[in-house]
Amino acid sequence: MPDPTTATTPFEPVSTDVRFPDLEREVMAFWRDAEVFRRSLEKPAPRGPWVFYEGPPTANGKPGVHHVISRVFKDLFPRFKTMQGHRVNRKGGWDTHGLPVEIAIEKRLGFTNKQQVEDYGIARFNALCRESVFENIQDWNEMTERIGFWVDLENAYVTYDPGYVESCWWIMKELWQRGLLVEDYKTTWHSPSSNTTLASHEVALGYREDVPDPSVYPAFPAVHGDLLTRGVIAADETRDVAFLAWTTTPWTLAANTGLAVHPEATYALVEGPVSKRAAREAKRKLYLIAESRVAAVFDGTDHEVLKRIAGSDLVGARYHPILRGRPDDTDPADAVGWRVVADDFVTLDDGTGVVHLAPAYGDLEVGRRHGLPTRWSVDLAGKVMPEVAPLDAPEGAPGPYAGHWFKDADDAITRDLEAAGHMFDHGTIRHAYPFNWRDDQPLLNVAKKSWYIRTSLLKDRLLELNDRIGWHPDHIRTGRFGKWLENNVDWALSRERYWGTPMPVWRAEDGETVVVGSVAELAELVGVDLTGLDLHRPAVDELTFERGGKTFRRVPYTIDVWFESGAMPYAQWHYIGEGSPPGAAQALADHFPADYICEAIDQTRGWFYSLHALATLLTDPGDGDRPAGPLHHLAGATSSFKNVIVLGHIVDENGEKMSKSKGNVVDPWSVLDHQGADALRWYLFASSPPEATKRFSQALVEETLRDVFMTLWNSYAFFVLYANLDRPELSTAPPVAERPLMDRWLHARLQRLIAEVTADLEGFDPTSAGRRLRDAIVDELSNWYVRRNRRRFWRGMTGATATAGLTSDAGGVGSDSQRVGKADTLAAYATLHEALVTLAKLMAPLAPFVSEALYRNLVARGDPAAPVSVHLCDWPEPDAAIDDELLRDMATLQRVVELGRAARAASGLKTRQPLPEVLVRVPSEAELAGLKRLEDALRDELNVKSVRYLDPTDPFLAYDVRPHLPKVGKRLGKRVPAVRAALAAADGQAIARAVADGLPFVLEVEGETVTFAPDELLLDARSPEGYAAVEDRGALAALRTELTPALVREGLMRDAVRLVQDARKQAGLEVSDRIELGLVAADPEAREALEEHAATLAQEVLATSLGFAALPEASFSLETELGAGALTIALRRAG
RNA sequence: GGGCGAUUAGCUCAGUCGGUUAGAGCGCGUCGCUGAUAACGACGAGGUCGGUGGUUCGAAUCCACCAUCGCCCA
Repeated sequence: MPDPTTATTPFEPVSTDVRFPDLEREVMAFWRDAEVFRRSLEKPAPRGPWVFYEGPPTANGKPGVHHVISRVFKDLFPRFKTMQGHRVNRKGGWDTHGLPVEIAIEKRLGFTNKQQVEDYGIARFNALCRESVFENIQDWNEMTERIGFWVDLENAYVTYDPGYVESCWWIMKELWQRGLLVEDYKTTWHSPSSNTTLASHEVALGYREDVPDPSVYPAFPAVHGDLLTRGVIAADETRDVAFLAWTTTPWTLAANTGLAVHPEATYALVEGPVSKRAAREAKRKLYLIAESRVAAVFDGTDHEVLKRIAGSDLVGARYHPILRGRPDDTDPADAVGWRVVADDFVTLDDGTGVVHLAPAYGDLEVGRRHGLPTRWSVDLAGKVMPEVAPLDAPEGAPGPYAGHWFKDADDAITRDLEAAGHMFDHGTIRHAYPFNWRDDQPLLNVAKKSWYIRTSLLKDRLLELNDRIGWHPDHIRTGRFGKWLENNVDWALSRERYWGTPMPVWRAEDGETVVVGSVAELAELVGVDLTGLDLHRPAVDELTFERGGKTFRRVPYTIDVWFESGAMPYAQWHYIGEGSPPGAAQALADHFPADYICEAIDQTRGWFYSLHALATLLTDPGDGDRPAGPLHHLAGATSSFKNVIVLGHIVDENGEKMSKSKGNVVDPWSVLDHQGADALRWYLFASSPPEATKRFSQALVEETLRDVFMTLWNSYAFFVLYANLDRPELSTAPPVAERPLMDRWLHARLQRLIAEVTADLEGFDPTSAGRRLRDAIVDELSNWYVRRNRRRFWRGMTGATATAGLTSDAGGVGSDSQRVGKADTLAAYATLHEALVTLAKLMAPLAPFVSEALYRNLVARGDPAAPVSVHLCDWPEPDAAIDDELLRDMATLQRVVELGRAARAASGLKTRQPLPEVLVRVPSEAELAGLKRLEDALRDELNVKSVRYLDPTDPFLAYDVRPHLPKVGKRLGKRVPAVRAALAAADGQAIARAVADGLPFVLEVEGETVTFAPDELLLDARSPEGYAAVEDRGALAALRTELTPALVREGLMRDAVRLVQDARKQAGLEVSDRIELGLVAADPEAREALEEHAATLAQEVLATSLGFAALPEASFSLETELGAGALTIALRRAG
């Protein structure tokens, strides 16, 4: 931030001792004061709106680091798109309803079932719920701002707002009018102990392994005639025949109305005992059972397979019930029960391959599919119904099990059936079974009335529209989400709860139903002014109305909270069709569908589905029977989102899920206060792909901080330090095309980077963008460009006359550039400045704080015409033409330098010792030419006096030859091993010459002629004997290591420079301080070296005077070693 | 039990169309370099590419089965 006391320097001084959390708070304050977020929403948007939807979190818990991840991913793309010239409104939202809220309040009140809530009073209960949902809003708001998530929280939508609820009502009515909202039975996990249906995740909570349960084998007596006509038994068969089934729930046997077989399985007619326990008795009986299950079921008995029958041949055969149950009065008249049906769901892994079907208790879908009737055996309180009785019990009287707890009735039922000859075997198994997680009582899988949205009618449309969604990662489309859609079943909507959107369904005693689509409509029906009505229970329950002489009351349900969240594209604007408030219709039109949403993988069947399903229903074009959806006009048939990033979960350092109970939830503040928001964001973006499960580690955030941010910061601080000393007039710098190769290279590199990062982000891949930026900052900007060019920045300080001497010095220390003087310095400053500013812009969406700090100082401070914030800038565009050749040449240089450094290390001669020559071989002419134009840098990096380029005919080198398999592998096929052997044995030099001349090479292999084009062979130069040489895949660098006395003296001089610099540092001098210097060396050769190179030495260490005697009144001195003797360094700051 | 995904160095991750020498960063060791850097460079130790089988001249990569982990469902 600009500081008036330093306003005289071009840039505010930058300390390398930066504290990022502090810096970020300053940036935050700037954003707040200058209203940068608001202004970003007013930034010119030539590319039009780009729509983001906030998936609403709940604010009743404290935010953890797992909330940070989705919020920063949500933040990144709107920033990027804003810079690209889009208008990205970001309306926040809060999810406020639902079971977790209720459960928290129940816990607080010590309740374990719904009756307690009713006794307490729904009004009081819901008031507590309402108060609790924003208990931690302050934490959420602070976290949101601190991590840089720009979102409009002031105008956030809230799911309990009357307007929001009313939109949900409007949607319900639209669905009802189009026949998509129906009431029907549904199989649920019901808790008889608390008389409630449990939500799926509650059921999941209560699963227990190794639960002992009965394992019984009931035998259903077959109708002889039906088997006769199917040829299963002979006409003279007199023995009883029974279908042998298996179940773990004897209490459901009275509800049996069908048996299922697998149509493609083979079944066996087996002769065996009447029961396992009566195996010794003479009486025998015939059974029908899957052939593959015979051995397991009849194990230990005398039995015989008489015949085999296809499962499909049993279909339609009737049998007799073995227990009476209570009939159902809603069964269709044509339902025919107690017959065999065929279904693919039948498994042969356990049981008998004959599945007992009790539609009322878990087999509703199958029963429906095959038109079976319904029988009941146990009520919702878990008590056996009085109608349940053995077949021979007197009609009308309560059965023997009436009123028994269902699990307690199992034994008696089993015993009675065995006595009646309908039970082949019984025992116990251990398996997984769900219990009520609150009271540990077993759950009941039972069909209950429920309201549905008939999504399955639009299954094909759901799939078609899903195909158009840009899923990231892509496999979700056909995998988890696609599979889910393919198995789509109707969406069960009603909940027997309190704190939620009330179902807007009013009903008369005779079943006549009115679905209300707005408050105005309801007011008209009840004839009361409902202004200010709280659209919640119990207020809404109390509203009744009369029509046609009948009284209509609201059904007692609330709506599934997923419906609410899926309604958010419409409800956030309070859109309710024609009666919408002013502006809502336009707001919806401007913000539908979303370009982008982002949530974690668990939302696949949650928010992703509810958003997708509701949009599909509302934009449905309709068909013959069904009118078009009310929102079809907006954008045709569409999902409500075009792109989605699906995040993996974040787990702790040990790979364990974070949970409050384990106490391993990472508090984001510990990271935000130490490493800062940018480092955290960067880590979350770049450390692994978004969909991967992330193992959170503060140590890795720290690594990110050092690796990326410190490196960037130091390059930036370097620039500012010297620019403030030199005051370069950047606007007068030569154009890029006229700058030195190094500058043109960095410029080209940046252009490439712009293109790549843009493509990454447009492809919703922040991970690649982050990694690419990291490499650009660390490898290319800092460790290559700045390191290679820093002398060009020092030059301004050393003065024009000294500069000339420096570059003419043959010692290699200053031979970077042949261009000297002001233009070169200006070019360097301009190039680095451009790089830092471009990087700040490219990083802005990922690391909004530090990029803002850089931009503010490097651009906005000195240019009143520039945007005040990097986030108000336009996204960079790359040059039309990028100098690819230069990029390639520099890459070649870097590769050869790497080899040369390895060779240097192998030589045993330290880098400060100049060497006479490096010998270099690169694989192609093009690379050779490129290397030649960068030879200065090569010599300097390796500290050698000259470069000798080796050509293929040079007898100095031998070659190993390999086939270039990606090019010729397919062609050679099985001959590959023979060709490899032949090439290895061939004359490498000869092949190298042929390749160099562009001639094909012909090889005889196993009597066949194989011809290779020059680019189909790989030549590996072999390291020659007697040289410090290193080669790798075709390139080679070898150092000549003979030293002359002159080279040794030069090396000594460089040692001395290094030692004096060290002394300067120890003396606490500033980089720009001039010194007076005295050097006394004991070793004569060292002394000679210092005197010979005195001018260079003095200039390198900024000495205004250099003497070779003790320096009087030295402020600092130290003794060290140079060459074969002592060196005394004495200095003081020059006046 | 089913579906989806993952498994590569101590840790975090790359690895394109299958191509014969599997890489990077961090950490560790040795050496070097350094007046921008909290750094940097070279070398080294560290790999059964989760396992088994198959296809292929050739498999981290393709196929099958299995194991472990995560998520979703039951």
